[in-house]
Amino acid sequence: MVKSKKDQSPEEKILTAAKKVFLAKGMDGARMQDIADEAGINKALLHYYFRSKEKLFETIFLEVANAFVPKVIKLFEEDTTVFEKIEIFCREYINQIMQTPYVPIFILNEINKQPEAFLKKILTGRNIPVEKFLAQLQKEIKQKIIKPIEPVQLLLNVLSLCLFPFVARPMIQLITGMDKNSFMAVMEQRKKEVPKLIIESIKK
Amino acid sequence: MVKSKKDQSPEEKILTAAKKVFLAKGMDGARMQDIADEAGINKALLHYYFRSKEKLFETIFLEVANAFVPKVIKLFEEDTTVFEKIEIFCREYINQIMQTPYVPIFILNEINKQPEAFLKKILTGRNIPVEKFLAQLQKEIKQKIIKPIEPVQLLLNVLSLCLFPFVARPMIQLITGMDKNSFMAVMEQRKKEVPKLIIESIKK
DNA sequence: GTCTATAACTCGATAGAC
DNA sequence: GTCTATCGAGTTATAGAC
Repeated sequence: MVKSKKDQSPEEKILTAAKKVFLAKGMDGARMQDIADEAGINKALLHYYFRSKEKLFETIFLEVANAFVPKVIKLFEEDTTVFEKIEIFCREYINQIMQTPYVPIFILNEINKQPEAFLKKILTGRNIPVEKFLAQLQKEIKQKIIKPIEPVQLLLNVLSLCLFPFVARPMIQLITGMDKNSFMAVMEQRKKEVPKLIIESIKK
Repeated sequence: MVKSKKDQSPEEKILTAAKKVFLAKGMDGARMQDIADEAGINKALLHYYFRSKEKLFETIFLEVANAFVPKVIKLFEEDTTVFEKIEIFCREYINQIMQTPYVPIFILNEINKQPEAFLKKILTGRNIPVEKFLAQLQKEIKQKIIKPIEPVQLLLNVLSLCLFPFVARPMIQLITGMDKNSFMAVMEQRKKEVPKLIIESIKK
């Protein structure tokens, strides 16, 4: 259960509020006043706990990004077949993002504006076992379990099909006339549809 | 051939510069000074030609969005089979975006921040013949040319696979270690891979 | 620690000379 | 039309009382 506002320390209140505002408006669009209002405290207190807007943003960005990236890494780890990996990943990832649908566009957009700044911080210390996954692919191709495929194309397919709908949600909802609930129902379907589509395409 | 900087009128120079800066930094992140510098003219001149930053942004946004959306509409129009539509669309769309890879994230991000403001302007006057496309799908399903599918899922699959790689390009390049040229080579491949994957999945 | 008040600064916009 | 100079609103950040 999430702590009620009263029970939170000022620092927690600020972090919660900052996350909400930054996710909605991005670094450039967010105002310290908005965050203070959202947290129900004074603007000066933001600077007392976090020295500057930039520091506060960095804290939030790293927190959000660190919750967003690891699942991708799981795709490379774990000791299961490629098919199982794909199934598990799609289901869990779509599930996770349904809880926080604004996260992908936020991250991708900020990375886009700061191609260098934060990127390294996110991935530093994370050892993505790409080699291991590539080896597994090669092995299963040799065993004729899966068709010969470009690993990059497979990675792009999985990420695209899981993430893009959330990135484009406002546009999709407008084009199709769906409301939020209909959209989420479609994404619920996709937990099964996406792995099915991908596995079909690589199964021998 | 693109006009050299010298041959452009001040207005053209401003538009070119504004497009570059807005695409890179978004509405909130862009500075009128940046645009003036990029155009090699004075800040005051921006206001002489375009009354305000907002007007200038609107001009650029509509220009960019109007080049971005129509191809989606072609997916619904034209008098070809569903398979042909998918093939043509993927090839042409990926091709177009390779020329302007920053456009998708720019548009999606601005729409995300202004869910109402511009959306209507883009789509007003455009009659998206959804009904016609749905009818065609139904017909080809009945004729047993394609499997029964949810139209929304098909639309999401096509758009996701074509657009997402560009939206996530900085992240993808970092994870995989590709440079811009390698990335574009992968996208060149995708012009064939994506329609193949989608058509395989719906063919009876 | 938390607040009010205000300093310091950024940036869009305008006035006015040429 | 194009420039320099400057204004004024809006924001981040700090000083200082409690």
